[in-house]
Amino acid sequence: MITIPSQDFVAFLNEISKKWQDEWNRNKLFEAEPKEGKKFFTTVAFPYPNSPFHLGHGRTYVTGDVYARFMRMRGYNVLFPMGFHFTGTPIITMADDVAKGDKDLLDIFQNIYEIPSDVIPRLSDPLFMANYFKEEIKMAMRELGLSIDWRREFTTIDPQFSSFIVWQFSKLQERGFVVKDTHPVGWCPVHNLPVGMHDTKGDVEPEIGEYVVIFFDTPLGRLAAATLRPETVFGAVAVWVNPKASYVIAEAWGSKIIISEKAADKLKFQMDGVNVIQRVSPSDLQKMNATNPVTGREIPVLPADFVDPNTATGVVMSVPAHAPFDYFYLKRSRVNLEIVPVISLEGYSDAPAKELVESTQVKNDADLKKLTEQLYKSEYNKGVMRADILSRVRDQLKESLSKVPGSSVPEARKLVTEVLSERGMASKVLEILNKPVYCRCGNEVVVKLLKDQWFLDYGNPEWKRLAKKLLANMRVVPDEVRKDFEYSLDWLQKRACARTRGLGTPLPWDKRWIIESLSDSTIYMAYYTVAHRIKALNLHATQLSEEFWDYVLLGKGDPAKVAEKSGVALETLQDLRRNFTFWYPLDMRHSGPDLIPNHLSFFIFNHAGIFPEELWPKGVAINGFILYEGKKMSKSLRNIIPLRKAVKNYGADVVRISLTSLVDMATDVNFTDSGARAIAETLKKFFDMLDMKSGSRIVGIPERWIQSKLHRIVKDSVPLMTDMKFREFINEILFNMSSYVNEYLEMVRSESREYNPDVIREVLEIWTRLIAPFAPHLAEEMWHRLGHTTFVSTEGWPSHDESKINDVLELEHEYHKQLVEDIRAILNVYKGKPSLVMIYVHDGTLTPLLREAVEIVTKGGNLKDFMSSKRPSSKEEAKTYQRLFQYVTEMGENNKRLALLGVNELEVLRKGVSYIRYKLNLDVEVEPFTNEVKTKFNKEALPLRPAIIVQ
RNA sequence: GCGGGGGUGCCCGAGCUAGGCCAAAGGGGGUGGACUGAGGCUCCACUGGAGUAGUCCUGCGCGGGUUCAAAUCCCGCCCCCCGCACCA
Repeated sequence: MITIPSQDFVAFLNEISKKWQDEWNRNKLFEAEPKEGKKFFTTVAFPYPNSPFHLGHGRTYVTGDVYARFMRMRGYNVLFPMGFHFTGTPIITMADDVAKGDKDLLDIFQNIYEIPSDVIPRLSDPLFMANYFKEEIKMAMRELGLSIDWRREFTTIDPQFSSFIVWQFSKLQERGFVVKDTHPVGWCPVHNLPVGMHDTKGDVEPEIGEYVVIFFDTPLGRLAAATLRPETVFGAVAVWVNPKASYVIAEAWGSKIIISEKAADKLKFQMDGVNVIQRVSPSDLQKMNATNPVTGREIPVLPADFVDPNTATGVVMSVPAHAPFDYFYLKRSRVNLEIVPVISLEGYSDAPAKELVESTQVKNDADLKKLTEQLYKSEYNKGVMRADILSRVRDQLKESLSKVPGSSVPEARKLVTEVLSERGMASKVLEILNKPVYCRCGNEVVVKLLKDQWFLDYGNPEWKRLAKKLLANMRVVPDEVRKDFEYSLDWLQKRACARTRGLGTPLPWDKRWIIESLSDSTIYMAYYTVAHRIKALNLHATQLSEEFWDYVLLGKGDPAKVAEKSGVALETLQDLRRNFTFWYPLDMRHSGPDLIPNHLSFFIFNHAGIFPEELWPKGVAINGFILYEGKKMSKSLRNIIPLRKAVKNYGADVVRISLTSLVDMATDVNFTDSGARAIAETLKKFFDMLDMKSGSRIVGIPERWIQSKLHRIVKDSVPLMTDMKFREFINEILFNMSSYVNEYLEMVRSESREYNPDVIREVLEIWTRLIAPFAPHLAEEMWHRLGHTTFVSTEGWPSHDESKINDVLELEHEYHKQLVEDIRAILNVYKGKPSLVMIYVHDGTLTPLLREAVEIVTKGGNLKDFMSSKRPSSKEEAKTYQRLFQYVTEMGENNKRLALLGVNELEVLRKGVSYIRYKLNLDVEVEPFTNEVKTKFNKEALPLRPAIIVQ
C-alpha cells in the first residue's frame, strides 16, 4: 500500500510537481519548432513586472495553458511563449516609492510577498525591480506548470525588440495611421509632466471635462462665465462673482476678458497669449451691469460665496429658474430679479429650482448640491425647451436659435454652444471634473493642452473598417464578449501613443517621445516566432533594420540584398521568414476582460493595419477575475495571496483547477480554502485508486455500466474542451466520475463480490489523460505509476469506444435508482418497522399504448392528437387513455426513453433487485401486479411505475 | 449619462438563447449514521414546509401578463457589478 495520508497529499503534490517540471524541462518537452502537421500558436498577455504575481494573475495564464496542453494532446504542434513588458511608467513610479520609503508599499513587499529585506532597498532601481520581479514571476509560472517555450523569452526594452517596434511604427506611419494633434492631459505645474492615475495621491484618475464659457460684456471687459449648462443662458438674469476672490482683466480669446486670477493662471496651460493686464476687485465688478449676449439685456453682477474662483473661470451666470443655488442665494441677498423659465419639465411648475428650494428644508450648500443634481438629471433627460424663450432673444440671433424651442436639453445645449461659439460669444475651457486631484508631489493637478502630441488614429475610417473585418472573422470565447469588442472598436478615436517619460522605445522620427506601453504591445506575438533565433544567433539590433523586418514579417524585398546590407546570413533570413510564416497567424490569445477596451482592441487594430488578412489573429479568449474567500483582493483588505504561496499551500494542480474550472469562463471565480481542499480530496481519491489492483475479473452489469459512463464522458470531452467549457468538463471528470466510481463499487458490493481491477485500470488510463491539461503533475505521476514511460503531457487525447456506450444499461440503472428514491420517500413517512418491500410490476399490456403516447408527447403533440389517433370506442376507454396521457406528460425523460425502448419491465426490475435490496438494507420482492393485489392494497400500477407495498 | 453583465435554495454557483424531465446540477457548510483504537480520512442518508405511502403546498429580486404549463417568454419597477481613454 502506498496510501498517502491526506494532510501529506499537498506535500506529495509539491514534490511530484517539482520532479515533473524538471523532467519536462530536461526533455525540452515544450520547445516547439516548425514541423509537418497542424500547428497551434497561443499566447497570454505578457506580465508587467512591477510586483510578484498574486492569485488573481494566475487564472488567465492557467486557462491559456490548459488549452495549450489540450491542443497538444489533440495532436497539434503547440507554441506557447512568454515575454515581459517593461515599457511605461508604473515600474518607475513604484521604484520611486520604494526610494521614498512609502510605508504601505514596503509593508506589502515585506509582509505579503515576503521579499527578503536585503532585496527591498535595491528595488528603488527601476531596472533592478523589473528584472527581480521578472524572475519572481517566471518562478511562479514554472511552479504552476505552464508549458511555456522559455527559449523565446524577451523584454520590451531589449534593443532587438525595440528594432521591431521601430519597424511597427514605420508601417503605421506609412499607412497614415499616426497623426499629430493637441490633447488635454492632467498636468502637474511643478513637475511639468503629465499626470496619470499612477502619479496622483490616492491613485485617482484626473477626469477632464469641458465648460462652456459665455461672454457677458461690461464696460471693463467681457465677463467670462463658465457653465455646464449653456442652454439656460436665456434665463441668466445676473452674473455671480466671489466677493473674496481676486479677479483680473486679461487678454485671452482675442479680447479683454474678466476672470479670476487663479483661472487666468490655469488658462495659460490651455492656450497661448494669455496676458494679465490688471487686477480688478470684485466690488468694482459689482458696480457694473453686464449684457446677456443672447437676450441683449442688461443684468447685474452680484456677489456669491459659493462661486469657486479656482474652478473654470471663477465667474458664473445666474439662472434662478433652473439652478437651486442661484435661486437660493438671490432670495437670501434680497435681490428681486425676474425669474425666467427656460425649460419645461413635467411634474414641475415654471421654475423648478424655486419650487424645489421652497418645498425643501435647505440648510447648507450640500443640500443645494443634492437638489442641483436631482434637477439637472431630470431636466437633461426629460426637459423640453420652452417656446417663449425665443421672444427674449435679440433680433440678430432669433433666426439661428429658432430651432431651440421644443428641442430636448442635450440638443439645445449643442445648438446654443454652436451658435454662440461661431459668433465669438462663447468658447470653452477645460477643467478637472473630480477636482481637487493632487500630484504625488502635493500640487494640484491642472489641465494642460499638449501640442504636437503623437496619436494613433484609431478613428481613421479605413483602419476601423479593417479592424471590424478582423473581429468579424475572429473566434471570441465566450461569445458574449463579442459585443464589448464591437463597442470598443467603434468607440476608439485618436489615442496618444507616446509619452515624455518611462521605459520603452523612442519614437523613430521624434526621439523626444517614448512609445507608450499600450502601443508597443500590440503585435509582439510576431516577435516570439523568431525571438529565440535572434538570441541564439546573437543578432545585433543595428542589423535588424526596417528592410530586415519587412522581409521576415511581410516577405517584402530581396532577401539577398537584405542579407548583404544587414550582415545577416541569407539562410538565416530565410529561416526566420519560415519560422514566422509557419507560426503566424496567432491562433488564440488569452486575457482578462479589463484588456478588451484597450490592449485587445489595439491588438486587433494593429494587426489589421499592418499585416495582410491571412495573418490576422484567429481567436481571443476572455476569462473573469478572481475573488478570494468571496472578496476582491486588495491592498486595503490585505487579502492579497501571492501565487507562489498558494501553490505551496495547495499544490499547483489544485490551484490550477480552482482558478480555471469552478465557474464558467466569463464569471469571476471565488477561490476558497474549502473549495481548494475539496479538489485536493477528489484528486487524491483517483490517485488512491492506483492501489485497487486485486479483485474479481467478472465483467457484469456494474462493469459494463461504468464503462458506458466512462466512454460517454470521453465522447463528450472534445466538444467541451474545444469550447473551453472547463467548468462542465471538470464537473464531469472530477466530481461526477468520482461518484460514478463510488456507484460502481456499490453495485459490485450489492452483488456480494469484488470490483474488477481491469476496469479500474481502464478508468485510470483514460482519466489520467483527461485530467492532464488541468492537473499535469499528478497526471504525469499516475501515468508513470501505471507503467508508462512516455509523458502524458504529449500523449494523445483518449478516444472513446462507441460499443461500450450502452444507453439501455444506463437507463435501467437510473430506473433502479428512481425506485430506490420512491421507496425511500415512502419509508420516510412510514410509521413502524418495515420488514419487506413488495414491488408489483404492471403486466405490460399498456406498454404499446404508452409508447404511442410518449411518441406524441415527444413530438410536442397534445391530448387531442393522441385521442384522434386512438379513437376510443367507449367512455371507459377514453378515460383510460386520458389518464395514461396525463401520466406521460408528467413522466421523466429517463422513463420516456425506456418506454420508447419497450423493455420488459419485470425483467429489468429483477436485474436490479439485489442493488435495491443493498441500497435499502431491506428484503425486497418483485411480483407481477394482479387484481388481487389491487383489491388487497388498494394500489395501482402503471408501466414503469410499479406499485410499492411496504410491510 | 453611455455601453455591457447580473440578481436562483444556509453560502458559492449551474440552469434560463430552444417554456414541461426543476424543490431546481455540482461544490461548500450543517445534521444523523457507517467504518475505525481514534479521526480533522472515506462512505451512506437527510438538509423549504406538511404528510402513516412514492404526494401536496410554497418557491428562483419586486409587481403584472402570455400559456394547459414559466427560474425560463413579454411589460413595468427596484437593486448590484464592470468599462468609459492616453493608464498598465
